[in-house]
Amino acid sequence: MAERKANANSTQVAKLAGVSQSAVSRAFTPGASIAESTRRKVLQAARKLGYQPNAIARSLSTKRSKMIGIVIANVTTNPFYPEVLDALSRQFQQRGQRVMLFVVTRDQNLDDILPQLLEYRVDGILLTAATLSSAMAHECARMGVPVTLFNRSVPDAHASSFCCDNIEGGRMAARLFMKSGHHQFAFVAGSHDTSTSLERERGFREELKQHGLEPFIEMGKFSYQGAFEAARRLMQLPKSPDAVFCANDIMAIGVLDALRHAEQKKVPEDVSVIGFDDIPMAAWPSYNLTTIRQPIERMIDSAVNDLLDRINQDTMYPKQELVPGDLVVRSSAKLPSGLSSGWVISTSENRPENRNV
Amino acid sequence: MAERKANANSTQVAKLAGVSQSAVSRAFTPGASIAESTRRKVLQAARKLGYQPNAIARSLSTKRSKMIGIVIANVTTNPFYPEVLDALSRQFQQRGQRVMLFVVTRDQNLDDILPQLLEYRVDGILLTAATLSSAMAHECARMGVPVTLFNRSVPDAHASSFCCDNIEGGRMAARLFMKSGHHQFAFVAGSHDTSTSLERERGFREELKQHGLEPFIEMGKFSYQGAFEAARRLMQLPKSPDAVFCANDIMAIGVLDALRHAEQKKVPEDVSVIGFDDIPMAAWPSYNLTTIRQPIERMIDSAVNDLLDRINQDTMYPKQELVPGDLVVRSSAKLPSGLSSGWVISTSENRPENRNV
DNA sequence: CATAAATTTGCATAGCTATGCAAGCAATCT
DNA sequence: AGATTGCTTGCATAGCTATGCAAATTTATG
Repeated sequence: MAERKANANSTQVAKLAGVSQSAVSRAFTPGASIAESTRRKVLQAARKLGYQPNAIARSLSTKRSKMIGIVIANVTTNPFYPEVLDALSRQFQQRGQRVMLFVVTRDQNLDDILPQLLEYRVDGILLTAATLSSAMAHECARMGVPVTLFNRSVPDAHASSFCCDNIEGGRMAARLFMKSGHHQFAFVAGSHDTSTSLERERGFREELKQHGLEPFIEMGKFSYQGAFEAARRLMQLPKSPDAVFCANDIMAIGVLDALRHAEQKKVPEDVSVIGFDDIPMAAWPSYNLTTIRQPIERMIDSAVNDLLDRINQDTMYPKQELVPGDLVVRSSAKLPSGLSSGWVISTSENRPENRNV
Repeated sequence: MAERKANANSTQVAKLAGVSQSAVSRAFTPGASIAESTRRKVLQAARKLGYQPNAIARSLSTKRSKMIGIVIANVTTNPFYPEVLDALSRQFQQRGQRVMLFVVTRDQNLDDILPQLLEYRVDGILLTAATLSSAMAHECARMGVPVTLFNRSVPDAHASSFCCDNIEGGRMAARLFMKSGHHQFAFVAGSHDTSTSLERERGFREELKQHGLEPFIEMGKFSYQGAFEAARRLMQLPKSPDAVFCANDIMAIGVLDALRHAEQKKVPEDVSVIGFDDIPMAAWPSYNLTTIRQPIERMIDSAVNDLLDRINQDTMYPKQELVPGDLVVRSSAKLPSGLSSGWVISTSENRPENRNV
């Protein structure tokens, strides 16, 4: 093991500046009680010694690490999550919090990961595309570390959760399909234990059921490849579907590719496809995917605000928030009369899409 | 500000277990001198109190934070980087290091970011798709914090760097184009200040030059959209190119989409396209992109090993490593006789591609 | 059994900063 | 001038763990 160089510390700076160690600390603490002249002396001495406050020691002393633990899955399989990670990271960064990151696989058990975050006394934890065992939720609560789930709803009341309204999203897809005269419906699921997939399926099913219809279900494993294969299986069916709703965009794209390149189907003439998320690729001319957009920015804002608020005032209760998604109409699904590609349908208003591609 | 709950500490555990605080510390330190019987007593007491060692205090005491700072750009614009982040994060995780993450924009100045990492006394820094000012390199060296660059070469000798052999990659692309009888060549650059783009361009140019040829250059800004537009500009040229090499895959895909959907060109009949990286999408049937594969895993392994080695023995000098890329032959570029789609051409051996899509 | 050797234990302190408190100081007011 | 008020400053300590060292205990050896 190599020796770590001894960096200058506040005492040395104090000596050089001819002040006490406290003064040095105060010079680097915004809002602390210190005369401007003293601060200048300190900063000058600090510069001379290459001194930089030690955040580890500060954390120990203040009992706040200014670190947020982020746990994220699906980073390589679904472009939605890099988007989320990027936004989260920037937001926290901007609010003066550092990010300790854990990338996990979908089925990895978080019970091994969370203790590692708690060990570092992170101020809060944000889980994306991952769920929390109730033992762990309890553990975090006991340590006084607030937890927020992003894109997973949770029965447990120990954590906040921020989600798109998946059920309503599923309904919107079903309504669009029905309005434009489809007959056989299918849902390509992500997995059978993930709230996003289950809820989107549920909304889709329920809306169809009101008209006496029922979809086929195939498993797409939340991946391009899985959905590609699911689409091929669907097309084998005696009454193969002409309307396929997928639990997310990356699977919808897998389905599109399978239909066009492996099944010689035309989209949307033979089969209509709707996805969920509105990842950037959905707007590419190769795909032109009709999809339910998750308003990432708004969701992230809410989630970050909630977490930071709960860090600063532990009187607050966890919150469950449902943000409505928008139906983005492109050309992978047949249009009912009166609708045209490039429109965004939200619960409150319809408007032309304002995006450049 | 809310009060943080006082978690149990080693002294309380010690008292309950009837041992000294040192014993508690040793019970949690692998390899420390402690009797098995004492360790059991301690662990039991710890469990009873819900005690977990405080990594912040440990870091302060040992002067090792067990944290690696990772700085990464282009996470949302290029699927290659989520891939890299995923691999890096897992590797460090597995080697007992936590990751402190900073997501930056390509042109963001790192001189504001690195101090934040140094403040937390990270054990090492890994920069991806980002470059290091020499002032900062110096600063890190002074603090004794090793820095490794991934996918950026660097003139400065203060940092290690791990790169694909971009120049040779550019050459391979040029050779393939020439062998299959193309006449007008173009390069779609990422930016004019990034080693990856510059080196790939240079290899491509040099190889062409040996045959008295010279490529058009267009700027694709390292993005799908930028490359889409670059392709349209290329097709306006009086002698529009029939062979387009792009500084990365995401731009190659932008070019493909522009050619097919905006320019009515057939690929590869009218125009051949080659990319760089071999992101998963490159293998999708919609694209079938011929590309230079960066051997991510091998590069990551080397980079991680180098960084951890330099953390543990500060006698070691930084290392610059160049890993050869492989030409993955698919169908976005015309094939010379004797080559068929699905082959991987490397400097040492040629073999059929072993990937399922 | 006595002695040497090896292991285990506790003591005391280092590592670095933040902060409550009391003392010092200067400015303001009467 | 004397009293009051409001800033600044330094002192002393807390926050939690790791570890060198010497003492104590156990184990091995002759």
